[in-house]
Amino acid sequence: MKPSIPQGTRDFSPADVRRRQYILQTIRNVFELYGYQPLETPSMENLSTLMGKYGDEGDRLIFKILNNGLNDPKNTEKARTAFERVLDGKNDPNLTERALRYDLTIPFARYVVMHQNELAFPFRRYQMQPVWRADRPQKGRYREFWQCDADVVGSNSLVNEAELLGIYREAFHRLQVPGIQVKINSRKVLAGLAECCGAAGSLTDITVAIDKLDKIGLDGVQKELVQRGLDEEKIGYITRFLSIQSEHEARAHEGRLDAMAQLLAGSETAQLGIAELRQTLAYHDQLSNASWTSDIMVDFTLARGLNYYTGLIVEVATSAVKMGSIGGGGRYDDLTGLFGLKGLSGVGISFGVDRIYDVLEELGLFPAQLASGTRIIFVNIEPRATPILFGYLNELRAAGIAAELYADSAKFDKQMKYADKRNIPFVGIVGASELEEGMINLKDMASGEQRKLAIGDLIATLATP
RNA sequence: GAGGUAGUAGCUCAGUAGGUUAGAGCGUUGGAUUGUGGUUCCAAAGGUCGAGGGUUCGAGACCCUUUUACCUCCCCA
Repeated sequence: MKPSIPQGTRDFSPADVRRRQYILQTIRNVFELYGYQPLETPSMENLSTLMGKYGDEGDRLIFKILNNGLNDPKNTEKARTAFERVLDGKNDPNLTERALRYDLTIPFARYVVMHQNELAFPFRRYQMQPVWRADRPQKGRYREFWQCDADVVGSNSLVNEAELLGIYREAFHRLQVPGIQVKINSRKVLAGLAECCGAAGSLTDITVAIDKLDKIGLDGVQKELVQRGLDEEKIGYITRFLSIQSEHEARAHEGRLDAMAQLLAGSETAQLGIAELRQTLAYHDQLSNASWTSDIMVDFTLARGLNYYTGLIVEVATSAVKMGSIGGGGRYDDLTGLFGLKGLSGVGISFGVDRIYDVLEELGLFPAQLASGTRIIFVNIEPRATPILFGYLNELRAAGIAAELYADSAKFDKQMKYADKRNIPFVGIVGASELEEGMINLKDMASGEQRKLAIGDLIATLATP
């Protein structure tokens, strides 16, 4: 049979894994530097934990796991009735009671509620694990992909927002991605807009439509708003709201914030949101590093689909590559309320690892030394040298230098080809003559140069890359 | 969930209006070269043309079904 893997999943070959680990490690280091702690949760959750948390569309995309033991005679009757319910589009614990993790935020909320007595609040955690969605795969979208989140719960301070923006800028600075734009907005401003134009109940419709602005343009947004049942007057107001964006320079936060404060003067919520944006930016200015080249900007057209956000929302993109957002997040009040722990506010961000990979690849930003781990391979051409080579391997490895021996005594030519294909920078040759001299013939594969060294000198040479 | 495009050697693909025995490049293996890779030359192996059915004297090609991949919409990272 022809082997295959499930739709929307991928193998990661050695070079891919190294590159992905480089991204993950860079982000992890930054998370740790900002005082976030690692957390891991199970691949599967109880289905009841996940259902109803991501909207109807989300529920449909959750991968469900079939219960075991359905063929046991004492279960078959229950399973049959349960199956009837499933055919009606419902779930039934007699058929499925577990599901694969859909994101990292809900498991995090569940964890916080379960462990509330052990945790020191505010609790800052980061989490890097795969998630699964039964979506139809397409460009840059997979059924199994990694998320990389940092959240803090139990603090209302905007210091957290300012620091999370700093994490974004620090991480992309370290990854050397050019043209990074960190865009921020406040859900309170959007809620104020809905309020002021007299459509407070249509906040979700408005945000979903606005969110598509850069994709479908102003005309498209207006059409979408009509479809979603808003009248001309309201759409006119929303259009004025959107125009504030284009009428003020990208980096001129003040002018933009002032204009918006004026337009939404009638909404207390909006005024609060604008004040929060100002405060967040003020904090951020104080803690930001002068070497960061990324831009941070207020973008009132930023909406983000997830409707549990209640305060700041943020999205990251790069102007250097044509690609959607490579990170996003925001503040959500009362996330843990769903699991019975009220009054805890959280704010978090997420890195889109797969898209960041594509960006780094397209711009050639992966460090060259990620290619191979092994620094030196010994060819196997003289059987009597084997005991000596084992000794050399021990010494090299003790010195922290990755070394290996070609295990089979194949033709020299074949062994060289192997070293070349593996991209191993050095080959150690010990044949009859070197064995007698107690030396190693060290070949630099890049230059083709060769010289004879004793093991001590060889270690010294390879220790400094 | 809706739509579009495609499936030929390990990989990337060619295969003209249906017509003998389905090709190329790369890769693999062997040899030139039993102590030298990345360059060169020679040779070989490798295919139920995704699967099933149909039209035809004859199908890789045309039709239907099915499956898989890619792309777009919805939604999202």
